[in-house]
Amino acid sequence: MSLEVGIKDVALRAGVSPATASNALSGARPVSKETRQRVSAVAEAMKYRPNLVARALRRQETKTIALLVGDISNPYYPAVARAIHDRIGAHGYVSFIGNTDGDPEAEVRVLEEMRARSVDGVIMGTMALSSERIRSVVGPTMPLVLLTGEALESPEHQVRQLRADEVGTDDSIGIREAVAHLRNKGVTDIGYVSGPLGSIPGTDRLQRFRDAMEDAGLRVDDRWIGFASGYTLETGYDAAERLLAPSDRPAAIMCANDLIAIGVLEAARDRGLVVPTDLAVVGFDDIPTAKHVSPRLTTIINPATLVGYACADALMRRIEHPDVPFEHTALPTHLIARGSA
Amino acid sequence: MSLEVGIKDVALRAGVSPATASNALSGARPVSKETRQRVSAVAEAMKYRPNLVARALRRQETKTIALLVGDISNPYYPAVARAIHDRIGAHGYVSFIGNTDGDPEAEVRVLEEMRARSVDGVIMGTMALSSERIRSVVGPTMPLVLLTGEALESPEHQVRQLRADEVGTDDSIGIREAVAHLRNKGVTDIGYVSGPLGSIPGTDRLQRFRDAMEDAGLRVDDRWIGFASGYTLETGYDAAERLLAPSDRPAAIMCANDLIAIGVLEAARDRGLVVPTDLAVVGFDDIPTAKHVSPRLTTIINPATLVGYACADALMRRIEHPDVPFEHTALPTHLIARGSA
DNA sequence: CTGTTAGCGCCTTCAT
DNA sequence: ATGAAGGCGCTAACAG
Repeated sequence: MSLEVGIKDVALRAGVSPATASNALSGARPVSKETRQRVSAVAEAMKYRPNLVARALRRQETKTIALLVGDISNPYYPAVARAIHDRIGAHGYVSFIGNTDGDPEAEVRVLEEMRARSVDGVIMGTMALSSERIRSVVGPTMPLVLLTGEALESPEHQVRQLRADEVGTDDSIGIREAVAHLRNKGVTDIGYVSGPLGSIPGTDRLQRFRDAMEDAGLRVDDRWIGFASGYTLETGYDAAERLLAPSDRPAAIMCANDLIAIGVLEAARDRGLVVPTDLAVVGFDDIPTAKHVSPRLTTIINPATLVGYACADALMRRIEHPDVPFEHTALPTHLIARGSA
Repeated sequence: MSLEVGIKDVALRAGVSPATASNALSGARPVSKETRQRVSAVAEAMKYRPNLVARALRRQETKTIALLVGDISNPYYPAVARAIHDRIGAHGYVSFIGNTDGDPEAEVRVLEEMRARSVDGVIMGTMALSSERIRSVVGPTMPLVLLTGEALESPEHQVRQLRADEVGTDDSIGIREAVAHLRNKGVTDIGYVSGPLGSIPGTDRLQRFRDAMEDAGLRVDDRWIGFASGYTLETGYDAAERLLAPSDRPAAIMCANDLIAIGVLEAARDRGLVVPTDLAVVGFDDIPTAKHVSPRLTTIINPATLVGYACADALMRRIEHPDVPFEHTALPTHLIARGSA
């Protein structure tokens, strides 16, 4: 005598077989209008809710996806997560969130867990794992969207090898805008604080910076390149300390994300440097806090909500049409000038 | 010829029955050391991963919980979510996150969805629904932890009626500290910006404020009580505009959360008011941004990580021991004085 | 200690 | 248009 009402209970009370009850409710097969209405009424009256675990086992689809990010408490991600959540929710999906802290072993472990839970797809903001490795863990057919910090240039064949859709941002736009903005103000001694050396988004973004500098005819001084050991305010602070110590410090510092940039801001203040006069600072992401630090952070807008929607759309498309060509979406980034540069 | 290896495949290759293979791996029943080792070796070699959906159906437990909050992109929640995630992960659980936007209908809908997915427990930061209503939706036996913005005073019988564990914060501590802090500075004209009128955490916190004022021998002027229409910066800004317009505006404003407080800060700045001289502002939560606005926000620390751990611990306890008495945990809050008051 | 049987709740053949 | 039967993958319960 369980408290849950199952399809059998509904069928019994409606005087039909479980199969017919199922079909009446799902519309999978034609059912006489009369019985359909009766079954529906009974189901509603009994507050029948299909057991989604059983349905998942039978249908071999869980209506579940995994969202794997470095750290959900990093303020950039909640906006992405929220957008994904809303969009997939409209398709009847819910998501598991996994934090990996950028640790390769954790990434593998969480991926395996999600695979064991038979998620219908994975959206992964990888920090450490290569796409091949990810693919090898989730199996050859799992719908997979890579949330790359940076949309890699995509020769057709490479995307095909990944057998994954990619969503990212075209970081070079915003980074070039930032470099141009600084140069217009007459600052050419530009440094950069990247994320951890091994991390994928960090490395790519740094390369975009180098390219932008070169194209602008500016020299990048390697002593002015710093590596934060994480993507946090504290690690940004520490990295800035090293860059700002020498007497020939840079006149501007661009950063791999806003948290790092805010750390740089604090480090500058603690050294008695006035921003932006003594030191200009440019962030990346435009997290909500960016508007409220002092001076307000000049940064590069990373359209988190659009990124989330694009991820969700790509995954839904892949699940529904496994064989359409893999796509590679790059959302534009743009500089927003505020007080810090 | 599926690509997934199942327990049958392992059993076949190890030369035992599926049941024995299952027992060998789970240790549910004694198995000879020799066969156990052989089965383990085969399972590892074949990279066997049990199908958790099938296991869930059979065992009638999904190792899954639901975390329902108003809006995951509110910066207070990610820290809670992360703490819960980490703690339940150690027990083999993963979580579904649901956003409800404080909409009662959405709360019901999401709860029903989670119930249909057979989650083993629910942690809910309700905005609108009464505990009775929640209980009626999830059924009488679902382990349930209420993440109350405020720990209600708990006559034994009330908690028992809820048949839920509760985790909250003792807001009166921090609020009293804040009132005392302001009075020590000679400010007695203290206003308050609450959250939406109907919202449960907002209402409770406002009552704590009234109590603290009364106990401090201070009068609360109802014209100085504002209601933000949400828990966001923008709604806080709007509410502040109304409070600050009259010539006899308050000398200080306390707020239901930090986002609202930051909105108040901006409104004050836009009116040419200097904080804290012309207007003192006190927030609630101590979100990461609080340290970085200017002036730095004086606020009441809401120990998000501890709250998350407490929620997770309460839920794990309830799942493992359904009959232990219901508990009611109140974490202390404390004022942290920075620049804004 | 091990194997066989049965069934979690649902849905999709296949048969009528 | 409906019903009966079987099985998704796993593991309890029941033999042996």
